[in-house]
Amino acid sequence: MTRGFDDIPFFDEEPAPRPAKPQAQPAAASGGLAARALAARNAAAPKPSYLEGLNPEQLRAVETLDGPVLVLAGAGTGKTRVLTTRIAHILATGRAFPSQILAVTFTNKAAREMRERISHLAGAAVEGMPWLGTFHSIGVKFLRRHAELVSLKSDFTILDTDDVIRLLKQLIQAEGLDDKRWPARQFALMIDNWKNKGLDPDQIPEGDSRAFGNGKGRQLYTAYQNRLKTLNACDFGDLLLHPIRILKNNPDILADYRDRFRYILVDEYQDTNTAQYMWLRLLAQRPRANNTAPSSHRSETVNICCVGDDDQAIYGWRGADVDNILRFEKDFPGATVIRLECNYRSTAHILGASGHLIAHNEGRLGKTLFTESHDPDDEKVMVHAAWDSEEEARAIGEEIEQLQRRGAKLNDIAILVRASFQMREFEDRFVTLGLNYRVIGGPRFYERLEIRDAMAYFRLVCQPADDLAFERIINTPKRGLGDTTVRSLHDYARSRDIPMLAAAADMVETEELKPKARKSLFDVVQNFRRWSQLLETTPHTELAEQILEESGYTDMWKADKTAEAPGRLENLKELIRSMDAFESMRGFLEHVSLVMDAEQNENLDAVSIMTLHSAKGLEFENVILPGWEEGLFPHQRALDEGGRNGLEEERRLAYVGITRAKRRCHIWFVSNRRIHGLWQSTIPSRFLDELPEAHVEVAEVEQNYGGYGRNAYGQSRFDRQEPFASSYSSPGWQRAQQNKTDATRTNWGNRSGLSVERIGYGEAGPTGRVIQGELVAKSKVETASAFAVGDRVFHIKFGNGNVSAIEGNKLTIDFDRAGQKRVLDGFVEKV
DNA sequence: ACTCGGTTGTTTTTT
DNA sequence: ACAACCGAGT
Repeated sequence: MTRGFDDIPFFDEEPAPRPAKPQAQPAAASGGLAARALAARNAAAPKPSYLEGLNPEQLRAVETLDGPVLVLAGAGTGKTRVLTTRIAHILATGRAFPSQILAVTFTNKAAREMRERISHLAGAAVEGMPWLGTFHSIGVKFLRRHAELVSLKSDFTILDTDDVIRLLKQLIQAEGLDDKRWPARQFALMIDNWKNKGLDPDQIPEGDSRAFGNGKGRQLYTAYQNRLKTLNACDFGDLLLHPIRILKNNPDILADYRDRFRYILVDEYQDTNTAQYMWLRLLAQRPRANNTAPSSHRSETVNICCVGDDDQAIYGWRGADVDNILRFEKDFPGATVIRLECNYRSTAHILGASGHLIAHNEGRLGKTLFTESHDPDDEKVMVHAAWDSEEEARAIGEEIEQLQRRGAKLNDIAILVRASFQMREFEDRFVTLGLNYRVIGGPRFYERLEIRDAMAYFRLVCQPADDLAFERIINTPKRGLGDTTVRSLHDYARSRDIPMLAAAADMVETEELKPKARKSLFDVVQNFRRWSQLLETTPHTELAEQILEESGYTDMWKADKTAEAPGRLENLKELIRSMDAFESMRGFLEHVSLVMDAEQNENLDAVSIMTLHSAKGLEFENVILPGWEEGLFPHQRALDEGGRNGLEEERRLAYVGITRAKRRCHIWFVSNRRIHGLWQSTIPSRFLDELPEAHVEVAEVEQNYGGYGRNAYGQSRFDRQEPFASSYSSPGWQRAQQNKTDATRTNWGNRSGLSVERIGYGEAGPTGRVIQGELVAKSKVETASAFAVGDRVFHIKFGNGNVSAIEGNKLTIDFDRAGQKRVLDGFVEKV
């Protein structure tokens, strides 16, 4: 029964003779100009049509097939085009079979797009590109093939984060640790970080080990790995680490794959983490020409081509190591480095603004993008100020409606935010305006409760040893199989080293359980037995439906009278529908564990709202970037935890944001934002200050926004409509600028009447100094509040009100106009 | 087994 | 401010 997965074509199932001499290859179409001789092409032969329209650098990146190549592709310079054309070129010139090209991307979306574009260029040949995919999907394919070398069976289960956390929680409890003090969630992150670095339990730093679970970090990690093995399961990290282990420990297999992959291509190389890097190195590295080296691959060139942009490295926080791209030439001596600097996306102003901003980063390879289009009508990058986030949303809503009136499509407009909580305000506003919008990257279809439950049923049917699935659904719907029953099943299973479903099958034969539980469990066991048999005979969509019906799962939701129940049933139907596209239930499960996305309705004309992170790789005519305030962007936590690198990554994020725009880019910042429920006064992002005046314009402040704002506007630094450079000249701003190299984070409340400017920067770290005494956060020091209950106070946003409660420096105030709010005492004054 | 109330943590996200 | 999660109590 572990036979499955025939649907996955392994490379060695193809005839795939290895092309000994490029010229001898079957792709006869391009025979004459094949290979080696660029000169030949220059001499006479016409360019193949797929090479038309490439600029000289792009052409070089496509045609430099021998040896290591690093393509530094700035934003909008045709990176994907180069990558896909290069593959088409390799295929068309017959240098390799599709199965001999390894092409890795980070996301399924990128892989899908690449596959489409190649087939467009090169015809159906790509159907046989089995090694084009994400790091993880390629890892799975490899691992299914060689599972036994790491003590797995080839039908292993892939656990998602949720499963992992539940598993870890069990292990933490089993160690006798308090799972509140040592949250499984946190440990899952630690494991993830270790795996990103390619570390086995015995390789993790001692300090890391000590940092969790009373020094049991390593022990728990080991226990976790063992548990995965008995569950015949992998987490996402293992999909890379196991292949690395296999390649390291089995020179014959390594040699085989090194031989196999004539050409390696890597997309978004700046995002690779250490484990991915190790994996690539194993496959790409050749022993130095060396007589003792055995087989044929002795001194071959490594045809690896990595494409990336160090300025767009924004995933350091999840283990990506920019150094990988910065180090490329050292790793692969003799590498050809090609810069793509001609931008086909954005106006000169957008490039000028983003280029100047990113130039503030150190430690970059350095590119200067240029464009050939210089339309005098091009708008500069605009900077807008708003009083608070509410007004920001309102004004942006108006801006969008105006664009729409001028004929823009909503699909061409995107709002890119730093943090997802910012999205809500826009959604609220757009709902009242009746403006279509779509949120990209919200909660995913496959992460929904009902979908995961249903998937657990399917998993257990396909893989009876999947204990995590078992525990998830054994009492869902409620069957009277509570904690006690599960615990005894668990003990029974563990003591005999058998799966829990098998334990259940045993135990219903005994007298151990209470009659009620026993009967209930008996039914469950019977059901699963039956479903497993039907797996071979019944069409999988039908079976899936049957499972959800017979288990009582759909009934459970039908009986549920809460508002979301109908939606959940709808989702379940959708789940079954989507199974149709797959050959088998197993194939479907594999798809879901790796490709956790459901597509959106592309036909609807709607504004896109998403985070800056998920905007990478996309482009829009009109880009709106709200929330450019210190503390939010750059994010305080990035500064606290990442120091200078953190700041630079934030700056790259800003760069990514601006460069998404083709024609118009509007940046916003507000003076007041509610963070964790408290209104805080904010100062403009330092990134605004880093924009060049020549390409940026500060929008005139619009008067007469509703509400209380008028008076407050008197203090806005944009009020006077001064030229850009002097716009940031308020005392607070200057002080912030002055302090930012030394001061570290302060809390924002103070009693001086001045707003304290936050500030964290430099290497000082969270425990660093605070230079100016008056900036020290006073919230820790319990001084008596200068306010008393009943005081009449004035707040710059809310107007007048009475203090109704005091907690430290937080005041609860009943405002005459704005109702009850909690604010920091630094922002109100007695009247 | 379910509800209630107190506690906690609120950047970014893939696979 | 707020939601999500956990443990205790009915």
